[in-house]
Amino acid sequence: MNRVLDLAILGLLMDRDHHGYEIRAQLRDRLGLWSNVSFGSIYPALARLEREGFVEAVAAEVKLASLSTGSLSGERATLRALRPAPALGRKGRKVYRITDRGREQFALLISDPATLDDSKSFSLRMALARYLTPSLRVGLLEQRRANLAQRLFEMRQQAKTDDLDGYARSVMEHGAKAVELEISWVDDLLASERNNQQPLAREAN
Amino acid sequence: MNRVLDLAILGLLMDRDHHGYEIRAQLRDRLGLWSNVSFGSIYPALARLEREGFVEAVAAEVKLASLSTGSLSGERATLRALRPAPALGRKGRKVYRITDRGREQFALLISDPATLDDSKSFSLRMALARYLTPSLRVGLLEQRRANLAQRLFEMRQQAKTDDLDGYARSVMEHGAKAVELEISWVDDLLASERNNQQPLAREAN
DNA sequence: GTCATCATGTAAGCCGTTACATGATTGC
DNA sequence: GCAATCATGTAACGGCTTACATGATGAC
Repeated sequence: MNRVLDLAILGLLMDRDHHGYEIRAQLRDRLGLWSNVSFGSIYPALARLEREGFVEAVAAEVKLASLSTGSLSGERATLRALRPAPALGRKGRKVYRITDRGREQFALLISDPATLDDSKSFSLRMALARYLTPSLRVGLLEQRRANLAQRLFEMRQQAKTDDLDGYARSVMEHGAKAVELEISWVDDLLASERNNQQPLAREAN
Repeated sequence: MNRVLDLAILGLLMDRDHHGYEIRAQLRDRLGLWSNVSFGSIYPALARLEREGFVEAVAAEVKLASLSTGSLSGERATLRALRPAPALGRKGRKVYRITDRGREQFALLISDPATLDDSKSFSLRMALARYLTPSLRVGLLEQRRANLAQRLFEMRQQAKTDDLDGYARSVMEHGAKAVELEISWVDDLLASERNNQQPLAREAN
């Protein structure tokens, strides 16, 4: 249940620790999906992932280096670090880290062939494609390509049947063009997988 | 509640009567949305629309002309017609017709400015745009255009920030291209609304 | 006479949102 | 001191899918 959000969250945590509030922005900015998943989805999902042992709450590191204002005194930071706060870091933050079992689960979810005809979950997998082996990547891309080719065929057929008025036909034709655009995207990715060593796998950190 | 499915169903019924089973295929083929809405959505929606007085069940015309096998005896047809079956036509079909109140409701729903940032509901409205006045059409298109321009800007910004790996960036860039494609579609529609009398409004029947 | 398709409906459950409730931190 | 934002969580509810249950019609 909730597999695609699980995949997205675990994918973010593969990179580094996050707290819940932050995850929402990262989902939008790094994984490109959905305009803002609500906290009403994120927090329960994190709680469930923790219960299942895929993530764990960790003590938040103070991360002085990331604060661009150099005027922050080390003293204040130290005071905060010494607060009683048990599992919550500085502020009320609850920082999560992916566990080994979580990494296994992530590998399962991302290579699970379910729901390939879904554009959202395909985009998500591609945004996380650096964690896939080259052969899994190519397999995923090829499946998606076949899927899109099929849909394009059906839409082209539909757009031809002329019991449609101009507006409805225009919608169909634009839909077909959008599918064509995605096919050419997939083809580009496939080409760069096949031709050479991947220029895409540059790591973020 | 359930406004977008209501709009789609009423939109189909604006054209002609339909029964539930048929509506699913029409949703896909004429309105271009969703790969097959499930019957578990359609039948309850029709029942609710009937309760609310927006549609009514009508006696299905027997449509003998459509039966290619001439061997059907009038006797059998008469027997069936005399069956207790109250609202069901030939076979178990329940054919629905839009009411006057339903037409009002349709006009309300399609011109309601809610949920314009949703691609699905915009496509649906465009597929039904022949039922809109020219000024409502233009208004809808302009709002959508502004919306898309904003999203494009945000995505372009995102794609530039270089803490993304190549795959994630590729996802972002493709997303931006898809938005661009939709913008040019909207622009085409706007141009054909403005320049001349609409060549798109050709009626289906 | 049997099988695929047409046809309608209900029940359970998933997944997500909105609204609510609470409080800390930071900037001014 | 006050407001905006950061931060976490719960409860209610909405809409859609899946699975189930049933039966008629048409083709062969």
